[in-house]
Amino acid sequence: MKKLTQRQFEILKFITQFINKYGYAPSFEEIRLFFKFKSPNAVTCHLNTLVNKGYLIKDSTRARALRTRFPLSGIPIVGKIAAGPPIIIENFFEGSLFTPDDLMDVFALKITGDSMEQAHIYDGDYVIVKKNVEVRNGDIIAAVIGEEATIKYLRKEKNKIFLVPANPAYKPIEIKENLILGKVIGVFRKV
Amino acid sequence: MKKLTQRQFEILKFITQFINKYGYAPSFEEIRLFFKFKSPNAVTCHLNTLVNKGYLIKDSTRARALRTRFPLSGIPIVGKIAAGPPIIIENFFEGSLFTPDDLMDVFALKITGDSMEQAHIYDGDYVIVKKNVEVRNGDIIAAVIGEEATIKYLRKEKNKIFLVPANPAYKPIEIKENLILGKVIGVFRKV
DNA sequence: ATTTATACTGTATTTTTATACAGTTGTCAA
DNA sequence: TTGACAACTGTATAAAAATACAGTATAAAT
Repeated sequence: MKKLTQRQFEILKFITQFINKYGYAPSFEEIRLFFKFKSPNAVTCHLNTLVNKGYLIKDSTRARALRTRFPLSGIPIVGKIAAGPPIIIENFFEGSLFTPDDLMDVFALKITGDSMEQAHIYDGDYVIVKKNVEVRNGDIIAAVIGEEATIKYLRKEKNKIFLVPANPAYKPIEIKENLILGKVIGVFRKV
Repeated sequence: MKKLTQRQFEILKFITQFINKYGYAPSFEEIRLFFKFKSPNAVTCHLNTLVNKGYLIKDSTRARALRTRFPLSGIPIVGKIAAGPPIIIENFFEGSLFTPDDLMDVFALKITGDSMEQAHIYDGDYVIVKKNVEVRNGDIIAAVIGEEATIKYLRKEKNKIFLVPANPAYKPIEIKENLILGKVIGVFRKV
């Protein structure tokens, strides 16, 4: 990935923050006004270089069709941090939690009870469940029992499917395949 | 919240999926083409009702300035689930994990080590850190010690600031205020 | 029985937005 | 010392996109 100049970084930062604030990208004119450029071409050139250097994705002819390559809709994972304040985190980057792809067919369930404490899932935690993915033996899955959703380990045996709680005090429950909601792909806890 | 008709739900669904796919909202014309409306006013009317019912936010005169009130950039928290498949989750809804607001000034750090196990934060977990927020006594915070970032409890005493590990085997460390990165607002674990 | 809301057609117009092309100035590396 | 890149000014134009207003038909609510 090619490095950005100071100015290019400023432009990218403005776009990123704008998208973060409004949910859509700024128009050329809005960028121009913010930086007090006297020509719209100043914007065009900057955007072209940001696209060429791989920091922006731009869909031609469409209005406000800008996306940052590392959108804040995912949470940037910062591995290393440069010492000495002011700490610049934006430039270090090891990927994203929750990319748009991760968020396809996903929902969250709030956990009540202690049946998954052995798996470090506690009362009040949220489990993040992905629909329409293959579930395998040993996966933690969400399923419907009666009128409620529960989180259990999956055990497949021949033609039978069991839900196994992490807490050995509870017994496995047999269920039908169509009651599986999806695979648990993450746990989240508000601190 | 007012209920949506079947048709209105279809429109909202299209917009939501479009935003999810492209990162920006569809234009009126693109909505018109998808639903094969012969008049642009069909779109205008539908969007107005979606705005009036509180499902959409629309910034007037701007192009593609649509936001869904419950964007998929946040994960919908599903509390109750209607029994009997096919299970309709879209209509039940208790809020969102990670709204755009939550994601302002946020980054993630991957945890190494066991110093926060007592707080149920384990090796390999990600802590989600928010910058530019007030930190209080007892908060879990991220700070820089030497060249590394660490997660500890905060203890303020008169003019001194200490970082206290959850594990009592480790001792508190005194630091300066400007080395605080932010407040830990969540913990995430990939399953 | 009358109003209100839904779900559109049809046409016209304005505003916003992106793009195109011709230049200028300064910097930094080969 | 030349040539590529950066960072713009200036003007013009095409296109995309939103809006405005006048209607119609049908169903649901009061």
